[in-house]
Amino acid sequence: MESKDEKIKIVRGIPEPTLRRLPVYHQYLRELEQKKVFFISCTAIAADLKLIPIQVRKDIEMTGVVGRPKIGYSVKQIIDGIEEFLGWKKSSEAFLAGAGSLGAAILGYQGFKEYGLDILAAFDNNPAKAGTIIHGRKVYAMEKLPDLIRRMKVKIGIITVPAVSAQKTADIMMDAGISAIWNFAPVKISPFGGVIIQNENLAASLAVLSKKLKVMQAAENIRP
Amino acid sequence: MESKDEKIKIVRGIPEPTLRRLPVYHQYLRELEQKKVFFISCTAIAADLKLIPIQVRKDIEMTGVVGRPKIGYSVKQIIDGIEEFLGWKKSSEAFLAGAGSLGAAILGYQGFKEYGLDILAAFDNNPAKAGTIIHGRKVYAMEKLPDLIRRMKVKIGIITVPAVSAQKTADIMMDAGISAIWNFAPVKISPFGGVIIQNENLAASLAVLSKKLKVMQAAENIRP
DNA sequence: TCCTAATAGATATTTATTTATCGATATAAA
DNA sequence: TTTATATCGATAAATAAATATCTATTAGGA
Ligand SMILES: NC(=O)c1ccc[n+]([C@@H]2O[C@H](COP(=O)([O-])OP(=O)(O)OC[C@H]3O[C@@H](n4cnc5c(N)ncnc54)[C@H](O)[C@@H]3O)[C@@H](O)[C@H]2O)c1
Ligand SMILES: NC(=O)c1ccc[n+]([C@@H]2O[C@H](COP(=O)([O-])OP(=O)(O)OC[C@H]3O[C@@H](n4cnc5c(N)ncnc54)[C@H](O)[C@@H]3O)[C@@H](O)[C@H]2O)c1
Repeated sequence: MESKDEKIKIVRGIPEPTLRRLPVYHQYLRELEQKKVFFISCTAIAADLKLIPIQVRKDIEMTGVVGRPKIGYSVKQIIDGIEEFLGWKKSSEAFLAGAGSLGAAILGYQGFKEYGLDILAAFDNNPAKAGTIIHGRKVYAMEKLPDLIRRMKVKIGIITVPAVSAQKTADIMMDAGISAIWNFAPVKISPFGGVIIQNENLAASLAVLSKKLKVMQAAENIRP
Repeated sequence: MESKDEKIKIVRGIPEPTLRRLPVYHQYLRELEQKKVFFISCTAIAADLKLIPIQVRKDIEMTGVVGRPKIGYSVKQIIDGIEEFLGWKKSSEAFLAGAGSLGAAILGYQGFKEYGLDILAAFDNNPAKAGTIIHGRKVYAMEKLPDLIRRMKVKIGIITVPAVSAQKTADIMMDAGISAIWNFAPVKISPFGGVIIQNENLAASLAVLSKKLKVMQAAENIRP
């Protein structure tokens, strides 16, 4: 138990803002790599991504990648370092529940594969959807979900069902032994058995945007 | 100019984490309201949303809503307060560029209307899509975007085009006088002319989930 | 070969955010 | 009416994150 707590403490020790910036570096560095850029300084990264060099350096430090004075970092090493650090090297298999419009968009998005997320299949309680194929992935009836999670030892569940069904769907997944849930429904899922819940809340971003816009417009009204 | 800077300073003074939590309270309180609950204490909100009372109280304080000792807050007042505070009272009109699978999901999502976001139409550079209707909204050719932004004085642009076209699309919107851009492509948009950019990065959330999962699995390997 | 400048890495400081403490207030029960 | 207590609101402390400063290293030119 100590080891687990210790490990969890280590995650706590990584600033979540850093974790959220790592994919931004990753995307940017992959573009650089394609342009045959092999070394880069944190100063240059910061300039391109509109961050500050110190922050970039600290973020990279977290992944364990080291650079060389006057040279910078190896682009490939940072990319590998981020993938290793986040666990993107060995891909995790996932099931998606709720093959509606958002579910279909997620199924169709190729980008997640690069992040080690391999969505195997979708599940829906609408009989009309069961048996169909969306972006190359089969849609099964919800009844098959628990058994398939157990048999295939799938660790990640993605929830794109309506808000009212989200907790129920999560319960089914957690009962069947899933380890982590990525929830797109606008409700807070109550976890049990140490399951990791990542709530994705588009309204949160919209709130930030709305407020900034409101303040900007208020300022314009004062001085047009 | 001073007034504008001052206003922007005020936004800076509001913790962004608070802004991101407000929609969570909003959603929760609307559910309460439907259950005919008219008063609620921050202790009760915190218990239900797995937060701590002090944080809830400070967040509510930001909106200017006041409560009464021993009674709590008026549910309706907080809901109104949040909507007023975030500028959700008077809805903002938006255009969406990139009527692909993610664009379609966003067009189909009813929830945004409650947050004062009214997506009027979509735009796509694929001639096959122009003229179609997605979730009740018309899809126009991209060429029509600048003129329509100007004529209808639309203030918000939503970008769901592929990453390579995101900056170009943003430039078109900004040239036409848009005030804020909500960008779903995994690239950082460079703004000009004081345009507000809100980058939505699903990979960021996935990174947090991945790391937690990796650490958990590492812990399990030590003590199964 | 030595000097210069760019750069990473370590340490320190500042700022932002969260959490705790305490006093005031109003309700409801005694 | 009085008293106990749940609650808000203000202030203070602690924690987390961002930023600044200093030091050491090394490529590349003088
Ligand atoms: N579309 C968006 O842009 C968007 C944005 C933010 C949040 N969301 C959230 O994502 C979720 C899905 O949104 P959507 O627009 O795709 O809705 P949708 O109605 O298009 O899709 C929901 C799907 O879930 C299925 N479903 C319903 N109940 C189910 C159950 N109990 N078990 C399994 N499947 C079930 C339905 O058959 C349907 O196919 C909602 O919770 C919504 O609030 C969507
Ligand atoms: N689908 C997801 O779950 C998801 C998740 C994260 C990020 N994204 C990002 O969202 C964006 C869209 O993803 P998608 O899955 O909907 O892709 P998609 O290919 O289904 O849709 C893209 C749409 O944009 C249109 N388009 C292309 N170039 C354009 C241009 N220059 N101007 C106007 N329209 C143009 C295409 O015709 C198409 O309809 C991408 O940048 C993707 O990386 C998607």
